[in-house]
Amino acid sequence: MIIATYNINSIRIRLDEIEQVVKQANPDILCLQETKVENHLFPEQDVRKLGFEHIYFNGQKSYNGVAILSRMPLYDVDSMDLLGIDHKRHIRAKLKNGVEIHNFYVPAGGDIPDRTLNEKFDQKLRFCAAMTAWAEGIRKKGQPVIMLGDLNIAPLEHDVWSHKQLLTVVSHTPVETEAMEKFRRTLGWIDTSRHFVPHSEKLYSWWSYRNRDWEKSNRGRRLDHIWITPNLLPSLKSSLIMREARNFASPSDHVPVVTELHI
DNA sequence: ATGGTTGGACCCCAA
Repeated sequence: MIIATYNINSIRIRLDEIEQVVKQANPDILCLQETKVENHLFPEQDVRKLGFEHIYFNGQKSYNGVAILSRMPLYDVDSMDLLGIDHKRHIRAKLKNGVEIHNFYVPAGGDIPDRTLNEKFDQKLRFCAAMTAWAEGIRKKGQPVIMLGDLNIAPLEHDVWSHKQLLTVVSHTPVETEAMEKFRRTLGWIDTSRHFVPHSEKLYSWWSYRNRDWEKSNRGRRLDHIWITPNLLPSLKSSLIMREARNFASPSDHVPVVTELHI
């Protein structure tokens, strides 16, 4: 089974790019973030034409929004409101074999990395704490889970173009990377991208729009992740980051992360 | 040190 995550920054203007991803990576399940559309306006028929018969979405107007597109039937579709402020940042579904898929869009957190000065940064840290509490429940049940999405945190030194320069930049501050590591340790999540790439090697999934030449400057960050519970490790076959998607005609600032599991 | 771009809504906000 091939599963992918892709922050598309508006689904309605990114349908051609999604089609390209489907042709190139052939995912059985494609999880999206930042769909930026209310449920009644979701382009369900267009997505169906790409080969996904099972389509679930949790959206709102203008901001946020997540979706799961699947070739195979899914069960127990639901969502969590981790902040209690009705942001559409999570959707989950279960495969026939019982494996749960959780698709998250973690708050970006604004510009100032201080929770007392910046409400959005406080929301980001509260969201991470809620994810950690959720993971504790998963650990107790021993449930196999694929957790993926735009986590908006680049956890490792070489997940950013300059560790030193980004230590004070939201997405790579110590308070964020420590919160993420606490979440990871809660049940020993396996970071599938890093499983196949040494920690000493630069690896990104996002490049800002605010660069003349993203490829030349290469000031990237790894914000998009596919993590699995340890009980799924024997089924992990490969993982890749679709860097070429950043050169699409009308690209998202994120590119897809794709993982293959024999389940 | 600063500003750079994109998307969606509205005449600005979030990323």
